[in-house]
Amino acid sequence: MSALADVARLAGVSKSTASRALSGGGYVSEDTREKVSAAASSLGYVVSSAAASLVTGRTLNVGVIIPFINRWFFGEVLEGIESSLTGAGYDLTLYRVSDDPEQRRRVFDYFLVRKRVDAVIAVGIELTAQEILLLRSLGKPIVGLGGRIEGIPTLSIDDVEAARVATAHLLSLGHTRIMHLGGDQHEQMDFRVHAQRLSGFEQAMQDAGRGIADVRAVPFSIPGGYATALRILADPRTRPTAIVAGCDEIAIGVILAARQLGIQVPTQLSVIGIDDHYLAEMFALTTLSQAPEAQGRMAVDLLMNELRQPSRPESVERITVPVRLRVRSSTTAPARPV
Amino acid sequence: MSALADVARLAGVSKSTASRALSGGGYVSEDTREKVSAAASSLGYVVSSAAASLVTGRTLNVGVIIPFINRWFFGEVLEGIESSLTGAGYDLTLYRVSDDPEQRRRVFDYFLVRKRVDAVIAVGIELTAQEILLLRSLGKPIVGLGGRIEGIPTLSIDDVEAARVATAHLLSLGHTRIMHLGGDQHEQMDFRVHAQRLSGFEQAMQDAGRGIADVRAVPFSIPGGYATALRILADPRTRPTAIVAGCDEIAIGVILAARQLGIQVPTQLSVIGIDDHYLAEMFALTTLSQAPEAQGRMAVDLLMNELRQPSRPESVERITVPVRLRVRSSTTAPARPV
DNA sequence: CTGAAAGCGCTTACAG
DNA sequence: CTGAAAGCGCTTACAG
Repeated sequence: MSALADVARLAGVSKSTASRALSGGGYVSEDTREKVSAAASSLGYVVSSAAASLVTGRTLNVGVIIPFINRWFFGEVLEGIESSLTGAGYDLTLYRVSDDPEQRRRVFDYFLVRKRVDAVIAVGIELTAQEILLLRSLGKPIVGLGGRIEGIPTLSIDDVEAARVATAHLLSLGHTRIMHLGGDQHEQMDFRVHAQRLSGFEQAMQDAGRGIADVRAVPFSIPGGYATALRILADPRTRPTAIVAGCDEIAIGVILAARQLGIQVPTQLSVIGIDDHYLAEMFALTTLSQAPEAQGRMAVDLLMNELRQPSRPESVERITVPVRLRVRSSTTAPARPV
Repeated sequence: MSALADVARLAGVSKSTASRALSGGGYVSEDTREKVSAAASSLGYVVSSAAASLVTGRTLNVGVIIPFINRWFFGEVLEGIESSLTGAGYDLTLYRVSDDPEQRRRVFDYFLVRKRVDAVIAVGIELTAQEILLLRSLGKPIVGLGGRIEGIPTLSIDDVEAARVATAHLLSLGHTRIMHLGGDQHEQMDFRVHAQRLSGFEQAMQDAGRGIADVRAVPFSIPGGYATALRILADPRTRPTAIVAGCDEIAIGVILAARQLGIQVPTQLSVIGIDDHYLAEMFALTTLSQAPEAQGRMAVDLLMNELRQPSRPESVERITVPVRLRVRSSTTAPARPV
């Protein structure tokens, strides 16, 4: 039995009127509206979203495609997205995609596409032209976060620039033996984040007329930075005066390794990261701050715009979120300037 | 225009047959099935989940209620839930609830309830009797994770027991000056996790005939453990020989504080945590391991059982997930035994 | 094995 | 401001 019909009967009005009273659209007298509301709440009525979606074509649900949940950046972004979406009256359906292409295809073909979402936010996922075509053919607005994607509105920091500024900071302090400890190029994330940050490092070094001797690839984590830094710092032949880490977690690993070896940060070793991870403060880490939760919220704003009025392909927004140099106490001039 | 109708027309069959061929139910000749499949994929057909749900009453979607996303335990659980749910052909819709009662009410009354989900998993959320009633009146199976909830199937570790074992471990090594550094009782999570772990500590101490002198409340995080441990360890009057931390993050904070002060772990200070956090290995932390990702997967299994056949209120499953003592190198006998 | 018909629970023009 | 009617896109008995 149609629940709306029950409400209508109890309120003594038609289903049409009950619907208008409850869901807002159209004229209803204040009196009627109140009667209907009372009936609805006394019956514990809740609209069937399936029935409503079927006729309106809207689900009030947004799909989020994301490669990780329990990593700092992604978790923060997700919190930002979630709170904004809830505020806007939307649900969030989560689709985790791995780098297994088969699983990824299934998410797109099978899950995402069942007309269950009004729009999609892709976080840290480089959509292929084909995937974009698919989503577009379904009329779903898409917003990307974490890197540029051709043809859709997109939001990200400039990873090259972030690493360039980090490196320039150390150069400006007078460091010459600067090493880059970044993510492994073979365990690349989408958007080649590791490669971009490395490239920013290289650019800054070249701009300063320096060769790029010292580049190491490590797992993108605290233990990853720690293990490699231990080896590098212990060996006087490889030990630099400053390290640009590919992310704060690596940087924190470096600091822990330095402490272990009794190497003073920053007097004997300067360390800079990228992220402004929640542990950066505690380790007094100088870093470039990107606020992922705010990015998540901005992505929702972008998406709401798209939902209101899809942007034309030729004028798609690409927002570069500025990163801010946040100086704490892990960087200083080298002990013996050149 | 009904998309299914297009497929049916192209395949030269009726909508009924097309539906049966595509969604599995009922007899269809192999021949017909193939024709329909071909037509569907050539048209890029995808079923409308709204239409299907409206008639079947099933959404193939599960709601997950969770208080945090970007905290270790919750992120891990979420990954476990997500992967299991995807494997079972379900979508995951995420509802974050804060401790703002108004926001929480909205999630229940407004979001969760729009007949959008087939079932609900509550992670680290102590549902009220009223909330359970609401979900049950909608015929939605519910499973709880992280603590016991009256009347619904539930999955959790025994927090009292975990802290008891941690404390007993230190006692068995001969420690007498044992301190508990646990979560603040005023920033309690649901299920009173902080209080339970404290209580396990107290029980173990009492069982050993010890008084409970030393109990401190700190923020449930690495910086929280660090800041307080720094003060406690620096002062010879308060410095214990061993610390039971309320969680691994606090324990790691303690270890960092000890290092800072030049206090050797474990020879001068033993530290034990609870969780087996991903950083525990790197800090050689002895801890009680609870595998939250596996817990997430188990919760989905429980839920799938409920979906198949709801358990009767009088025989509801309450699974206690065993924790395992994982000895690394942060605990040893005290320097000068009593 | 296949098809015609009813119906899931809503919203939305369209009249009035 | 209100109501009768059509229809959103499927699935499912029911006949055949």
